[in-house]
Amino acid sequence: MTERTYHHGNLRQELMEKGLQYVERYGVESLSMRKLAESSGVSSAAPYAHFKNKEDFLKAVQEYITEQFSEILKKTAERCGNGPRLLLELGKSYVLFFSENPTYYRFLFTRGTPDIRDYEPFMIFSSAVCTQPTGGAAGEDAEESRAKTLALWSVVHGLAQIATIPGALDPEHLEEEIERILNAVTIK
Amino acid sequence: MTERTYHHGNLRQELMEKGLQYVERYGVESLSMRKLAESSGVSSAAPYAHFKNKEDFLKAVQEYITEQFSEILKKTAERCGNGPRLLLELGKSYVLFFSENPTYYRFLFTRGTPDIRDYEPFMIFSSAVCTQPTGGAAGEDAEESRAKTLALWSVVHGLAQIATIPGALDPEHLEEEIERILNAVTIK
DNA sequence: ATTTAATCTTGACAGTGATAAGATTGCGTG
DNA sequence: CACGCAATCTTATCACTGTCAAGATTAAAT
Repeated sequence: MTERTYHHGNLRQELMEKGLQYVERYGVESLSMRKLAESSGVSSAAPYAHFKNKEDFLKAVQEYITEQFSEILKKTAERCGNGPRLLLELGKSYVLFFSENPTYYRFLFTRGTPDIRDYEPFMIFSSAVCTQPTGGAAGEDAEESRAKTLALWSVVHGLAQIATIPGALDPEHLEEEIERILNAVTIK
Repeated sequence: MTERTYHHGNLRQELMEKGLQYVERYGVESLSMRKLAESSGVSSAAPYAHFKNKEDFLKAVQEYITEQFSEILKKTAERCGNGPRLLLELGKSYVLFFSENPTYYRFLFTRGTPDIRDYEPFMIFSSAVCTQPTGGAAGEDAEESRAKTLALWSVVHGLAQIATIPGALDPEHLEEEIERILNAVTIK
């Protein structure tokens, strides 16, 4: 459409968007910097002015997706306040996100699992657990609440992976099924 | 060592073993058929007499690992019989396996999550859940027990992924911590 | 012993990530 | 406004990858 000048002007952004779309449609495996460059009408070496290497590029896209994902979780947390459905709804949002974008799951957690200790989505769960009156006495030590958080996140994240498998969960009654499964679990 | 003849004699097997070792040490990412061929003292095209393509080879190694993994789970199941610790011990075995071989996790679940509906490790969990008196009435419908199984597997599998992150779980008291976390979860 | 099929080598091809050297140009400083 | 710096892009190239076709070698079956 727009006749390009020598300088693209917006290459970094465009590469990331194209990369995102590519991952969504075809998965990371076959993504190549060269194809991406070409699809942006730019030479094969141009991307390396904006990204140190492919790994660096993928990390950037990864962070971009993670931000969107975090945004969704935050909104859910806000919507639920400290209500009794907070944890359940967080879990549902989590699982639904990856159920809708299965390739994202592979992309995010395949290339080196992020260290949950400073992984925002995990943080959100962590603080949600803390605000929850879980029935346990108020004086619960750090180890206990840590175990709870890890346990909760494990269920949700594991279920998200299942949701990634085509046909593993009934797409007709997805939300109900997720809710049923998550409700089958009680965190001490 | 042994001067080779024109025919290697055991190439398929050796490739798989070398591949396994490579994945264990360096991860799948940088594995190449050519390097593997060379390390077996064979030309770069030789492997294709035994495997249709790289994907086919990786699948074979994947299945090989999965078999070992299943074997461990089965032994655990046998050891526990229908005792009250069956589910807990199965979970521990599951998590410990990947805690000891973190690269295996990435390798197995990165390249397309296996369909749990015919995935042996999942089956083992599934039948373990069924033999367990979970407190619920005997007449529990299929949906319920399905939800339970999925929930249980989710926790365990999710936790296994966490165990994959270096330093996320305390390696000094690994078993205790796993047990504590799994015990924090009650499947309805 | 002769054929057949499995296995391996050689030599190629296209595609990949990456880098160095140089072309182009936007932008801030004088 | 002119100049020059630094960012950005191109061209050319490198080493490496998966894979295939054609032919060499040999084990196994007949």
